[in-house]
Amino acid sequence: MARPKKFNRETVLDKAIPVFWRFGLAGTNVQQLEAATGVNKSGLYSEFENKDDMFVEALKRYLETGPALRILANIPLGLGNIEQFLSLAPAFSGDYAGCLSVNSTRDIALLPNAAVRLISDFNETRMAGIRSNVKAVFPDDQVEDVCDLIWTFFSGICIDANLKADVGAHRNRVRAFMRLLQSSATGGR
Amino acid sequence: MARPKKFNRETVLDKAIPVFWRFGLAGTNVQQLEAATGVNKSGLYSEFENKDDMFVEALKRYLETGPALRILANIPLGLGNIEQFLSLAPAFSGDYAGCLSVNSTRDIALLPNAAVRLISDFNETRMAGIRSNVKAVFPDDQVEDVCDLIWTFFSGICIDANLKADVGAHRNRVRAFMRLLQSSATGGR
DNA sequence: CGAGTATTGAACTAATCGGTTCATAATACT
DNA sequence: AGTATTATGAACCGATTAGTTCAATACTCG
Repeated sequence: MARPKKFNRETVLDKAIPVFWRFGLAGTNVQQLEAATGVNKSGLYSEFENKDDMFVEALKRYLETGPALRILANIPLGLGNIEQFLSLAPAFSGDYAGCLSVNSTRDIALLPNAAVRLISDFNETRMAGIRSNVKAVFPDDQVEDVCDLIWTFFSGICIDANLKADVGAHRNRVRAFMRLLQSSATGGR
Repeated sequence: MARPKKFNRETVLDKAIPVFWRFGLAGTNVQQLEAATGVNKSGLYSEFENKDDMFVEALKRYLETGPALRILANIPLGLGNIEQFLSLAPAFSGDYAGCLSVNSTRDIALLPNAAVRLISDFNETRMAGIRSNVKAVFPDDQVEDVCDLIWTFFSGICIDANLKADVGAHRNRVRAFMRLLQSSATGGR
């Protein structure tokens, strides 16, 4: 019949993600997206409505393909999953660090509504994942507080990674937090 | 002699701070700065070199006038200061939330060098302030880890505030963290 | 009032922004 | 080869960007 599509929507998004990740929506221009994806402006605008749409789709794909929910659903539930989540969910790969979603909450004031909704919704389901693990270890009346601490700690890790992406320090940081959490889980009864 | 200056450099910066805070450097244009400061573009460019300079000066003033270092230096040193720091250093005032400096670490990739240096340097002195309080309570071999946890937690609070600036939840969150820290300080010996 | 300075507003520049259009080239199938 | 489809590149658009210039005005003081 005809020439087949050369570029793939998903791989284009995968290459756009690091750009939005580092520079944010406002700090990214379409030239950068062309360069990163290897797809011409014409091609990009044939696949996506506009820059905002490209951002929303990239964020959606990032959340869908990321490891967070998968890790938190591992059996057995418990603090092991929390430690894995804190260790592996944030990225530390030179070009970009932390978490695109956490980074984007800083830009919330100029994000399209669809992106804000994505972030809010994913925060809820991620929190549900955290909660199911915390419930396996902590008494009911402590669950919400502990979940909140874990989430706050995760956010802090992700933001700090933008300035100082040190994998060793990260590992140590997570272990220190887990020690605190462990002692609270066992010592509180 | 002559007409005196009507606008004051410091108050102009004070009015520019919330704009950069909410929208970041890349997301802020000079029209917004004119509107927020009430000073004409001509006036702004007579007082500052360019937009980057305006941002750097605003960030500098924010760090200088902020309460963090003052709180952390209160006598007596100890966890009381840490709790005050975590409670009061992040802002929760509708228009802007969290911390301009923490927000800016997310934009680190497109910040002028002077701004990056400001952030890094202030992070060190702030950390020194935290450390002096932690040293008063924790054994030496735990000090660095605890300081790191506190800093990470602070960053998480600040970022999360962009999305959900709930003062009540904030207070509760800090108290939960402090309980964890307290029990670790007393129970560990 | 008048001298001298501070501030404004508006016009202007050159570059960049996101986005559109379209003719051309590349490819794959019958 | 011929046809249908996809991708590219470049030209182009209007809007917006940061930043400059300057004449006009506002003000305070002697």
